[in-house]
Amino acid sequence: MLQARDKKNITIVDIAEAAGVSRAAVSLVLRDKPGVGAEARARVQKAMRDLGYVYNRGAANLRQSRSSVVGMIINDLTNPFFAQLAVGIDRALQISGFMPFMANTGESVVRQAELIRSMREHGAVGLIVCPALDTDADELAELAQGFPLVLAVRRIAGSKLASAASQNTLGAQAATRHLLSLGHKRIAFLGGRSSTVIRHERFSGYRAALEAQGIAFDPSLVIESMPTRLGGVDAMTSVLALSERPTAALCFNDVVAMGAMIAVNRHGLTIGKDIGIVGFDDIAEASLVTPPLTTVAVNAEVLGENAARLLMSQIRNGAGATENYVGDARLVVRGSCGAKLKSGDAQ
Amino acid sequence: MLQARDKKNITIVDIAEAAGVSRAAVSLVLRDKPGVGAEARARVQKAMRDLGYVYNRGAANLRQSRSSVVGMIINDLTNPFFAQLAVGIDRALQISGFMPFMANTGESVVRQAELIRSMREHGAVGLIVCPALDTDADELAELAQGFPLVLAVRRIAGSKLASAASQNTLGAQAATRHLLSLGHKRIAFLGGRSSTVIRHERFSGYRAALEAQGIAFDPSLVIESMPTRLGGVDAMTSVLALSERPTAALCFNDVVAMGAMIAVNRHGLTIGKDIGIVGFDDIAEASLVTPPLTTVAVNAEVLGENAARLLMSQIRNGAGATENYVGDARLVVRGSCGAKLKSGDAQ
DNA sequence: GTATTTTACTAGATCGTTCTAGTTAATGCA
DNA sequence: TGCATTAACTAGAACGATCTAGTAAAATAC
Repeated sequence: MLQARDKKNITIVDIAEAAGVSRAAVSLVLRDKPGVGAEARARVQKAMRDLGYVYNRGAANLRQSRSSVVGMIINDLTNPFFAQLAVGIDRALQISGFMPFMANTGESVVRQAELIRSMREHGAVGLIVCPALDTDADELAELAQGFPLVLAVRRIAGSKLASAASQNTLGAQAATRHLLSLGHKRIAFLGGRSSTVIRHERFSGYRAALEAQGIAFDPSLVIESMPTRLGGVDAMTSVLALSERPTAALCFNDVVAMGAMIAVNRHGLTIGKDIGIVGFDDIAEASLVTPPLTTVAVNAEVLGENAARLLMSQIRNGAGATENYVGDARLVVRGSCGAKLKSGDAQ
Repeated sequence: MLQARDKKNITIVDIAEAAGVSRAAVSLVLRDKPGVGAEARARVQKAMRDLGYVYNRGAANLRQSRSSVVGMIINDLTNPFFAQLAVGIDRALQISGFMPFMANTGESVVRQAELIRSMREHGAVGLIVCPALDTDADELAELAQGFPLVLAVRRIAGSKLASAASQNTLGAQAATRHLLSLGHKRIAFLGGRSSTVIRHERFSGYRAALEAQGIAFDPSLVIESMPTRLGGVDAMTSVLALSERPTAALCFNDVVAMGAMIAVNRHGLTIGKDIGIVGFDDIAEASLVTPPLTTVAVNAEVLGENAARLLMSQIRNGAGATENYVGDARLVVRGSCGAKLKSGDAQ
């Protein structure tokens, strides 16, 4: 539903008239450029205040064909990890003088396509995208055609776009090794969608760690789900129903892990004793739940900064080269894996 | 740092030329209007695809002086309550055909002013603002001058702007009454900034409930803080240091309550037994922490819808009338208040 | 077979800014 | 005094779309 702006807008022409100067002079005052005398400048500024003038950046951008707007398209802002990442990217871009605008896709590829188009149409000079699940590499490439765009967190199979992501394989490997070192043999891998690169990587790390110990992985312990709390509840519930249930679970991410914790509690088991749980991301809530969640920490702040850096390099040098950033992921041991119950050390 | 768009953009003129028609014809095709024959239409569409045409909505908006962009300016997206609210508003606006863009102020009034100005300059037709702490009513009124703007969640003292908020006083009153009914006499009020209307309201409810029971409130049990987890840790830590510490605490919001829980744990006390805790908002995490947080539920979804509704009415009818929406707030009893330990009922 | 309507299409003005290429008038310098 | 330089200022074109008011041809009506 398009909305008409009611009365006639006051423009630079009205200001010029009121101040008794030309449009060009007002434009110079607007942009703090020299070439206008002190008293003319003052008259212009007064007129702007008196008339309640609002600068039309659209018109300016049209003439200049340049803008400082960049877009951030986020898959799920209700996931604290992505919210934190978004804030990190926002800050990094802001510091470099850009004007970042955000939008949420809610994991809808259709909405995502709409948003990419819309942001381009509105003159954004670049885009950072945390792609929705099931994003198609070719469709995205088409939408991004010749335009600065950086993928954050989630890489896409077959995509040549620049990306900022984490050492998912190594992180998952370290987490799994940790569970193995605590004596666990039946370790589940819960949550995430197998069609995504990020889950593939984390799963690979899990599997590699198991196989390094000579443990063949059991497909019945590997459950797909949406990467949400609810998905975590479902995934954990289904492995707890197995005749031979796991003694530990590596979860796709922290939100899934929190869902898994709910399921364990509902099942009347004790987390860290009956079953060890490890997450991925280290969101702020991870240290708050009981027991505190052992997880693989991804620095959202740094990831955001690097996504911003990659984007700015593309904006400056053209959307050609595909650079990638891979941030490290390190294990943070808390209580949910059961380690603290055995060793009793504090952190 | 403004960035130039590299090569010459391809425009409607290029398409017109390639398809052998006039600019006007291309414009009609673009907007799916009649008046262009089937084969001419096809040629235009082919040319657009071949040349990788990107519609310049800024130019269109300039000519039409209308737009469907609305802005959402949020104080703190890392607070799950506001993230959820933002997503709710976003959905409501989208359904009505608007194109919502978000931005985060991080509680900075300076950034907030920048963002309001910038969104207006970029042609947004309206704004929903969750104002930053210490927002000045007059400054905001000046920025909003004659422009559709709705405050969400936080009202501002002395402001005549439209708002969508909750029954803060009643909610806090119910929560406090609940704690009193459990036998608590020394109930702290933790967190929030006393300069805000929202805290004033919640505090009033707390105080009213106490006084209704003939209990004079003890100022040493009322602690201000930032409305964040860290603020909650600090506030709770400071009341736990009192010689006569409280047996329960009503927290300004859930995030503060979670900080308070951390402080209680650190202090070696048991939540729900040694000290009852109640929050406000009912964020998704509230039911997840241990013990689950008793809190006053505010329906972020519904609040968002109503903020959107108020904004759309202003957009349609002009920014004149000040409508307000007050959503209800109802107590959700879980474990953190200690009720479940005594009664043992489930929910 | 003419009058009328409809369809397909277009040139030129327009939105609110900035840029280019000036014009004046004042100042600096020999 | 005269010439170059600078400062203050401006008219008109331009950015990329849409809108108005039109034309020419085809279809329909009577």
